Amino acid sequence: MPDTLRHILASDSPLSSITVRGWVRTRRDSKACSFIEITDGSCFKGLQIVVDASLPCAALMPGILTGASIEVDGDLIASPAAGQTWEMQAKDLRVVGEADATYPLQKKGHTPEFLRTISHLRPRTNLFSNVFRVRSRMAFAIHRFFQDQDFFYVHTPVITSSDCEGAGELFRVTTLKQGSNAKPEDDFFGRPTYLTVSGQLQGETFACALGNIYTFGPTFRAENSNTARHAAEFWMIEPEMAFCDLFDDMSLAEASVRYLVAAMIKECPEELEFFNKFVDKELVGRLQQTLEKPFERISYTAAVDLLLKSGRSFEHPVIWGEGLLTEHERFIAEEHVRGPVTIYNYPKDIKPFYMRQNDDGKTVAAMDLLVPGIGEIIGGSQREDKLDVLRAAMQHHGLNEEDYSWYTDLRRYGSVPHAGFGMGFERLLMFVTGVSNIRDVIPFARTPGHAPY
RNA sequence: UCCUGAGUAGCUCAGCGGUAGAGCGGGUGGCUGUUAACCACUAGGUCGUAGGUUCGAACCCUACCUCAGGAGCCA
Repeated sequence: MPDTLRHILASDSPLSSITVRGWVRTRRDSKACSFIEITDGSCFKGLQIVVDASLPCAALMPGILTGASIEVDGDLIASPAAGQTWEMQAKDLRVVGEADATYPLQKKGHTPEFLRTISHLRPRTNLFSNVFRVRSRMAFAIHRFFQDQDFFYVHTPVITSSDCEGAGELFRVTTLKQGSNAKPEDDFFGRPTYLTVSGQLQGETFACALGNIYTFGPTFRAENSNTARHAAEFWMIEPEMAFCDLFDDMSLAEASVRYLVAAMIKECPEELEFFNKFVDKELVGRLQQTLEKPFERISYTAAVDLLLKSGRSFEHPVIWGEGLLTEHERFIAEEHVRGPVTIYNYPKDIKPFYMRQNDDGKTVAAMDLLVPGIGEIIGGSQREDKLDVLRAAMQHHGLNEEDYSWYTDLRRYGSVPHAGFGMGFERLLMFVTGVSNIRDVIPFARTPGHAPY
């Protein structure tokens, strides 16, 4: 493996006779020499290469346009000019792959909308190389957070026959020909199957065996959602803990957000600086604030109360028993609390069947963690662990108990209080990068009418 | 899916009834240890698509398509 620019640029002394590879960002010609800046993706910074005009390889300059890939032999020396600590004095240079004038990425002035139309080339830009390096490091930090606390990573199925009621529209998985009259029994699995909308129900079975578990994988929703915060395919982290109530659940959710924000600050300083400068000037301040004070917790009923007493006239009325709308959540997170906030104990009629009923008979032990700018980043609950209450809830929601016998068995044999949540990985990335559209934190985003790669 | 706005050169945009423009990117020449380099010249466009109004449409009207912002749904 050749050495990366990340490693080379971190050198504390000059290096002689090294070879670097990368893609050309820009070239400037001077009388005595040419300057080529290359990046190799290993870090945000690039390396300036100085090619003396007297070298035989200087004849290659006209073919070295933005986007070309090159390989350079030379010495790493202290740069005599401002702008960079190190630069490379070239001895020899080879063009690995040319790029002609049709290369769409220029040195400046591209909108995220345009770059979305060239998703295969945008990782070569400053913005997107930073986003995707952060995506990788955050994914790793998530595993570390849970593994350090003895959680087990469980791979729940991508193809399921349960629809985790309430989690949204499903993508059908079938091998039947379109328009065929074949029955579901004739299909590949002998029954209707779908892409998973949540691994929670299966995750519960493993929590009720291994104790603390988490899933981290792709999730699919066939909702016709057209917003900056929704995608048809996204990644979700779903921890599930046995012998755990809603308040333990909220504590873990808050701790995970704080851990991941801290990881961003510590492990991605160059990327963070870039985002703060070019994407969202309040990003660093907001992340630091997240670490400074404990997250607030407000019950749903108290939230409705404070909205009613806020004196604010909302477009949609605030009514106990109905869901909090975006404008309500934004008011609470961005104006009232001015920071992350957890809202808990929601009315039972607006929540799925599996959530634990509270003693008041009106609410369930559900919680949403809201962050400024994004809204809901985590949604979770304590699960109903009493068999009779769960069966009644399933009946109330019109579910066929036979289909969920494996799920109710968890309450039949050694039932325990347990709880968990789902964290939207892309929403977390939006929060820590300041990037405002979910399509820009996913390598190849899938949204309604859009899956071109 | 609903509401609002926008589609003009490879990219970012100006032009808003009377012969299609600029900056960047490309080419050519010049200058320079340059830093989104600079200066000059140059090539590049059925103005999203289809109809309509008008002597005349990039511009006004209608439909459709695409994108963006907001809403619903949620992670």
